Amino acid sequence: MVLEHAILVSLLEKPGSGYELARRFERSIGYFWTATHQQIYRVLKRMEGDGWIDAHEVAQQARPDKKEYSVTALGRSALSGWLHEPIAPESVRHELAVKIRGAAFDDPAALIREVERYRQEHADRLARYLAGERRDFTGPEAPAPPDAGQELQHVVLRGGIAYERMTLAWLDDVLDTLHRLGPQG
Amino acid sequence: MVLEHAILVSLLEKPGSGYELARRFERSIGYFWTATHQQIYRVLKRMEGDGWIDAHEVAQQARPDKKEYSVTALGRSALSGWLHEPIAPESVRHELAVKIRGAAFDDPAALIREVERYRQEHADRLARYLAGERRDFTGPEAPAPPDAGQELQHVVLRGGIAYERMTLAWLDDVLDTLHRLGPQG
DNA sequence: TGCATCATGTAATCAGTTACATGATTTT
DNA sequence: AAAATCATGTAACTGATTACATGATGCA
Repeated sequence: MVLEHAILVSLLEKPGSGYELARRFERSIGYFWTATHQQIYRVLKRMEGDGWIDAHEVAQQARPDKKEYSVTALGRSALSGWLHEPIAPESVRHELAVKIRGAAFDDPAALIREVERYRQEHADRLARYLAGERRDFTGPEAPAPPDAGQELQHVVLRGGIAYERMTLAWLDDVLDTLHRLGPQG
Repeated sequence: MVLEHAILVSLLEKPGSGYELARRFERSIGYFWTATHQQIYRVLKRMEGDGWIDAHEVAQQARPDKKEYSVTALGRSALSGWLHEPIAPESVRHELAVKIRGAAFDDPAALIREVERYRQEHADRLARYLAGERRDFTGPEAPAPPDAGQELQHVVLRGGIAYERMTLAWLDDVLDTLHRLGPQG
């Protein structure tokens, strides 16, 4: 399971509670793997049972206590083993593409507004990625020279940026195509 | 569920059996939605029960009989309703990115060979997409002028091509980064 | 007083994968 | 004779989502 290993990576970068992990999955880690808090808590239980991580209670001032997890030697070697396994071929899942082909049996022009909304979501995501890149890697606050971990985080983020730029360009192509097929096309 | 609607689109493009659908999901439709035959047969049963499709037995010479499915009026309107729903935000799932960030806690150079193998898979996929594009849209055999359905199929395929090109460029960036972090980096 | 944030969970359901199973025909 | 292709399924399991649930503190 990939999620377990994504959690190991996140906890190695910095130990934290289930709640904190859930928030990291809304940003940072969430740029390339998503998970909800329900799923995270369940998997943390299993990982603790397997001895990959251990928890210790942390009392906090003016906040509920939390369980802070950190990776054990066993967890570290489980991650290492997984890293050496071949990468599973990705299964393609692109809902919008299904809708575009479906539009041939409906009104293509009706999709335009929805594609525009969808495009805006990706434009926002790109803006967030670029802001993160400036903050952590290319801005004046960024550490120079970066260490290996930072180089790797940066190349992953560059992948996200490249993906969003490609998506925006393609959505423009889609909108152009839908317009050409429109009422007077 | 997206799969049901992907099946409706495929059956509207051309009626067929579960087996034939499974093969279309290895190419064409499979460029943007994957499914195995087990899943397809299960969903076809449900769709038939819901009255979205109906089957009729087709006797074949020198082959087992098959059940050919086609979309009913009810199925068509179910597809139409789904097309007008907002597009669900995609959940990002990128296993390689998890491994790249994990490599900070292992040997980054050990990933190089695996990334190269993975890159080759994407190069092959791009070659297949481009061959399909020449065959169906840009080659001398392609219909001119294309109808709306073909325009929509083409823009989806262009999306696949753009995705693969972006991925190859990013993987080159990844390999470059891993090399720079290597033994004498 | 009510809403947002912090913090952790259970239960039910749905979607997708993997393993197993059968049997005909056609090609090597 | 064996392997590949055509054709259709069942069963078990895993992974992920959705709905529901609780309770504290801090701020407007």
